[in-house]
Amino acid sequence: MGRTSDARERLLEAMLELIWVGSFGTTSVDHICERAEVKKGSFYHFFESKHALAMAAIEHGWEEFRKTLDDAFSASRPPVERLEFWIRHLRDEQVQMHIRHGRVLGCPIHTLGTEVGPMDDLFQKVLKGKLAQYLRYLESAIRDAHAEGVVHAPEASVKAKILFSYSEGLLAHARIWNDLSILDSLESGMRDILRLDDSLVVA
Amino acid sequence: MGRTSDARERLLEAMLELIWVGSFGTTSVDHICERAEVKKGSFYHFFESKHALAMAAIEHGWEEFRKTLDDAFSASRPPVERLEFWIRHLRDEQVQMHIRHGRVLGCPIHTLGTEVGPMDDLFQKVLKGKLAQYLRYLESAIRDAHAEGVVHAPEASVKAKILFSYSEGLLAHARIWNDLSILDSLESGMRDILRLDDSLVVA
DNA sequence: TTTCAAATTAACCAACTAGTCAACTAATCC
DNA sequence: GGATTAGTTGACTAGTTGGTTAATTTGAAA
Repeated sequence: MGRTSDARERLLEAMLELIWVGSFGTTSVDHICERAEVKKGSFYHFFESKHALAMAAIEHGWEEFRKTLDDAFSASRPPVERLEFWIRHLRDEQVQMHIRHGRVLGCPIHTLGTEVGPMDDLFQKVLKGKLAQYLRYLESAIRDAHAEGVVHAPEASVKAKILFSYSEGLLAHARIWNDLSILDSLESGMRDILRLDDSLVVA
Repeated sequence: MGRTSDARERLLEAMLELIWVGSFGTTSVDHICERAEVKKGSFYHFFESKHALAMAAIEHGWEEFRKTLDDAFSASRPPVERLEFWIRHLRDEQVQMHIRHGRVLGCPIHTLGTEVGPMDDLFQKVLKGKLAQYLRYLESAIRDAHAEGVVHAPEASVKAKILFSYSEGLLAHARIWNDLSILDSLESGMRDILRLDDSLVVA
């Protein structure tokens, strides 16, 4: 019944890309439509507003990212290996984005969150939800690592928050500096925070 | 010669406040003028563009912040006390802003940097400069603390970057969550990163 | 008290903003 | 091969954007 179209998907991807590279504020509906090769009327056929598209785009992007998190933090890996895989992926992703856009983009949820989260309750709620989910992956891996005695982290959630803030902060700095090499210290920073290279773990 | 005015200062303060609370993109020249009680013509008498005002406002705000950094990191304090003073000030400042604006605002340089830094070379250059200066305060205190044997940080600049990314990341999360209590862990996180509570320092 | 530069003002502009709508087109199902 | 329904189109608002201008008011210095 009726014809089919992939305009919806094109809009989602264009939106995510434009928010990620630039910002929500500077991304206009016209820009999105141009990039997605969709006329404005079609835009409003699929989404009721620019905000609604942004939310859907974040949801879409998160589902993609969640897959790699599920892979990285698979219980089939030893816990420390999970964290190493994750932190390397973080850097690799930025390298890919740098190739594609000529810029270091950082974390889109973080960027969008600091920009519009505080001013829009629905946005804030969704972004908080994603970040909270994200945090749980780290927490679980750190807890497992502690149980194995590989890492000293009696309060896994506390360590996870430190590691998470650190990684997001460094990603943001790499974006501000537009310099990939800042991310070279990502892994060693994690090792330092988790004290992975300490000769012995002290109580 | 000619009359005097404090409109310039009012514009600087209005701009900083609006950027800090919201974002550069959502802050219009009209809003700035309204808040500063200045007509648009006067705006362009003092500043050649919205960008120029934003730059001047950041410069203005940084000069204020630098004073508190100079106080916090005064050589008259023991190095660890400097860091403690700094991290407590960070939280206190957010508490003040929360009282004034009903929101957790985070670091304005960081917020502005992630939003427009990547798209505007001059912005990027200035913000990078401020962040680099900021980092030097931490680095110097950590180096002094290491020299005193209070902290194990053979590479002070590496530790400083970790601590800085962590603090900026946590501040950003507090903004996204709009929750002051997130900053309760700021000091303990710093102590963990610097290993201030370790019973002994291992080589 | 005159002078003259600095500051103020309101009206103005072209471009852009998010969003609307009625007419139109093309698949899909019967 | 029609009817139905989903998708497309371009022209259209009404409000906002950053920025301009020329006339006017002011106050500090001579």
